[in-house]
Amino acid sequence: MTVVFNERNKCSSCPIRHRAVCARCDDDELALLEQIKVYRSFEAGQPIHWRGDELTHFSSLVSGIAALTKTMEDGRTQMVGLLLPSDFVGRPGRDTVDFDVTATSDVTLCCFKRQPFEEIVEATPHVAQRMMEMALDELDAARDWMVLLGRKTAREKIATFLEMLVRRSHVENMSIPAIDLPLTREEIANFLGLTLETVSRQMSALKKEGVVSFPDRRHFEVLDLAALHDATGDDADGGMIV
Amino acid sequence: MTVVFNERNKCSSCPIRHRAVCARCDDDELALLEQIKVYRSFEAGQPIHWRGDELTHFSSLVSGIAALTKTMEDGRTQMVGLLLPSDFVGRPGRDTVDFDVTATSDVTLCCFKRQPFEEIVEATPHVAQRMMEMALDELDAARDWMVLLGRKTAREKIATFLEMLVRRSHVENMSIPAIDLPLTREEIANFLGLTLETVSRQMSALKKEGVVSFPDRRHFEVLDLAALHDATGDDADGGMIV
DNA sequence: CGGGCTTTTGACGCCGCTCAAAGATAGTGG
DNA sequence: CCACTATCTTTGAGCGGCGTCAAAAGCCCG
Repeated sequence: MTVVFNERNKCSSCPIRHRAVCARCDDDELALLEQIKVYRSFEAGQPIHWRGDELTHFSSLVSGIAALTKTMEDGRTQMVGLLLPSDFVGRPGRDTVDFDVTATSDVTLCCFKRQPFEEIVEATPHVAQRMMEMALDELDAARDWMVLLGRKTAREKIATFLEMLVRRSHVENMSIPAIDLPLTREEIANFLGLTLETVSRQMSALKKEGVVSFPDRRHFEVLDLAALHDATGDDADGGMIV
Repeated sequence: MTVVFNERNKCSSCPIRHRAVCARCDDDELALLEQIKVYRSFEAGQPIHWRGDELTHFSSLVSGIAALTKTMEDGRTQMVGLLLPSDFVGRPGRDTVDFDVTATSDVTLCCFKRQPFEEIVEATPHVAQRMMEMALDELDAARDWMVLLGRKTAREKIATFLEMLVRRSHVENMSIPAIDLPLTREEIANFLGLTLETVSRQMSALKKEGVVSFPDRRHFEVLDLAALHDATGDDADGGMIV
């Protein structure tokens, strides 16, 4: 299940070098991190952390997608975060997290042992500053998400979600490429605070209207970007940041 | 409308000295902050910032309560943060915020001019570390809030909200003191992703069941704490942090 | 006492959830 | 290569919780 890479991949050639928690580190600081890092891989569907488990490592997501979810006693589940490459896993200043972290696709993490990492945070301002920035960015995203959860209709939620994926895929306009749909219907439902049936129905509706198409279950194409945006309920400039 | 205090209140006797962004500062660092700080007051209902306005000051909330809200084109409004004394207003690394900040009660802020404050953040690790901690705490709260918005019923939302106020009032058990209800029904609705009518109905239901009572519109008393907790939908230990 | 606000309560309808079943798709072993 | 199965997805029927609209009641301040 968990595969540990022993190759000593150089940070300097790391794909998330300039975006992760180490983004602002100079070479000396990077060398410190390099000494305490270990790569780990998880297959799609594998748990990375359970809520409440002691957190022995912090890590940066190098590749793949992971979900943070909270589940109520009776099974109702809400996704509370979606981790993309360069995002940070862990909670300095607390020794557990109170959500589950699950690999949604195959995932590679760059793990740091907790103790030495926290010492580095104390010692190197660049890391604390970068972590503050990343936490604030996540907070901004969480706040947009709260508007979606509290106030948007099912249709608007789906349209907003698809538009977010479009924006994130950094697609050149003109062409209509198939965009990856990295979650199952159930995961999308847990992301958006809906049931999977409602997700499916709203997607079918957008398809019937010619706004999007679904070549297969894990991809979609945008046929009418303006119509998609209209369906999000957001204003012209788009307030959503994710 | 906006009253500027010119008194030079000493940081050392500040009520939020040990919890705000300056919590970890030593005397020298505090002296730097003291030079650039100015107090400002806002009356209940006054706007503190508008979404998108340039952010000339950062600040700590010294007393009172302020709300962060986002409003959609058609008027649907969602509260995305509730600021209590010691909470920070502002977004280092960005020159606007994309929500409105409103004084919900009479409010006093300890304001720092932006430019010099950001220099201090760069220069003093204690401040960046404290801001990271505060951002992560807010993120935890936002995640619990997302579960509430996405998955809880109206009844559970109201019960969770009231229980949060109880917890925050740090009330000695035994007695049944009147607890402050710092928001109007409409503000509560915007906080919880409901309409004000539903808020009123659910409160009436809890009252009819003898779980709480409402001596007047701005206060409530808990008559049955266990029943209140049962109504939240949370597990026995309570996962909510706010 | 009267006007404007907030809050409560009622009646009704719709959106999204529940329950149920059929249809796709992928993986497995003969 | 084709069943056979497990899983994911779609679609349908029906219902109920919460929103909408409306009006009455309570409260504050002049």
